[in-house]
Amino acid sequence: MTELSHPDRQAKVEAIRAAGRDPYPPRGVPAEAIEALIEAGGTPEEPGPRIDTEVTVAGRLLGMRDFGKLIFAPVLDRTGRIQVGLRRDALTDWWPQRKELDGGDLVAVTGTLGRTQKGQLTVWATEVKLLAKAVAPPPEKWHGLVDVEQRYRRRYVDLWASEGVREVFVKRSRMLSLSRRFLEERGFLEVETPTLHPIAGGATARPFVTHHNALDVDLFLRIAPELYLKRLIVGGLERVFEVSRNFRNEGLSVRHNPEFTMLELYQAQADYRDMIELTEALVSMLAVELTGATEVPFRAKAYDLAAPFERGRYDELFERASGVSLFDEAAVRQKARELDAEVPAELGHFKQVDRLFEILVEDELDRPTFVTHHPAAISPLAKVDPDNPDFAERFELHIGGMEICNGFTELNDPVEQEERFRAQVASLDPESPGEVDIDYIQALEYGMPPTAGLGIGMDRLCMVLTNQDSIRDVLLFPTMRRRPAQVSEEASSPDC
RNA sequence: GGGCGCAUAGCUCAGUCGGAAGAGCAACUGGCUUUUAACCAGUAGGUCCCAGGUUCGAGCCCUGGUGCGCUCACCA
Repeated sequence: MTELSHPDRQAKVEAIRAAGRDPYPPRGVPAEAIEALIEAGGTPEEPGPRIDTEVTVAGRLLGMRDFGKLIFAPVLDRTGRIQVGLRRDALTDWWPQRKELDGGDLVAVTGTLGRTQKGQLTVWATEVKLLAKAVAPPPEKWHGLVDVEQRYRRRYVDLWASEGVREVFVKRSRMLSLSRRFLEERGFLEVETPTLHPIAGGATARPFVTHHNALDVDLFLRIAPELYLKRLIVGGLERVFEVSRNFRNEGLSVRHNPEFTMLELYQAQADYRDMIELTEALVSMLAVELTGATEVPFRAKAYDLAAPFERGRYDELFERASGVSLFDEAAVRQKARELDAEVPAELGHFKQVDRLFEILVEDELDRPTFVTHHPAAISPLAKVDPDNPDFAERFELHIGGMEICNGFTELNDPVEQEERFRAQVASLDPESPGEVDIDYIQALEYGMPPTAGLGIGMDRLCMVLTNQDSIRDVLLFPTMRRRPAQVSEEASSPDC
């Protein structure tokens, strides 16, 4: 037992046991979805087919309004909420047990679907069963859980005590299943690739390091599935995708969590332009399916997610915003000094350009926009633009100042890929991989067809589609520091 | 990691100038058969985040720490 357990409620548990009943019975009760009953109840003017029939609902008792010989109480299940009416006349045998119930308890109620004098749809109970006693009291009924720390740490309370929370996560789940269906309809195969990587590749990020005892090797939690998925393209699967949990050992913010979900996909015989079109089709479909329209509210603004989205070349956006050419190293350096945004010189000129690009362009890209043709120097896995080899056949989708997607025509020349990997490893960037992924180069040596790939940050896309300001509000259990109390509690009193 | 802010009853929050720890909801007792955050009367409930310091006296002032939020840096 913990400090949350309330003595009055514990006493009720004991009283129920003393009376020979089980406060935690092993079996539930078959019940109907509340949402369906509300639908089948009709309106006060036009009663539906289930009015005056016997129904059973099961769920959490959210409170009780006790009138002495009559009690009204809302019951919540996964689909909705309905009122139950407990009358002494109809529950003669059970009536003395009513004091054993508290708000927060899990119950099953059988009765007749009807209405109150004011027309409220109500299950008039003929049978009440306690399914599980809540010894911890629920949060205040009107405000719910508003302390954000408590909401994230106790999501199991937040989901039923705070308005709209469950809806966000239902939408997130639908977003994933709609995306899967969308890709499967286009011939993509869902695959699973390793989470434990011997080399942290496919992105530029600090990895989490772990150790495998039997093999006695250090392994990295994946920062991206990219290099494995492209091996599968070499393997002839041609169209693959993975819903990939990625791990990056970096800071937390309103848009960053150390573990996050990317939908990454690769398609043979496609290039970056096909990926742009696929992105537009997927995102606008999700907007319609989840919100009912292509125009979605986000951060007190309206975002139009109808295809096509705006497009802008990286170099043009950069030069328009900064007033300098991105090839002019002296001018770029000068601009960086002005903005107090200098990066170490050893990381290279285009890292500095990209740093300025983030400040001057990305943060201002509010409306859905594809940025295209990033510098090849910062796109080591992308094919260069044949018309202009300084730039890559690459794009990113930005919405509301956030990068949502990243995609490109994949580099499939093994010699060029090896050169780019070697340049990365040689650079002094602490986030570069520590060694060249020779196995990946060898895969390319067997021949990878012309291929394009795309990665979508599903958490951020979910933020936009559910109008949540923080990534933590679209993660069921966002990463949190462990509380000292949790540590000492277990260490000092294991028998509690 | 830096800056700013928050931490008081199970929950949501007041707490004035440094002078006896408060309210609503939840709980408990009693009343009430159609409520909609039901209502009425009563009872109980506190490590004021933690540790120091200043003071006759600290929820309040000072120092350090912990947790969380926002923000900057890093990143998607």
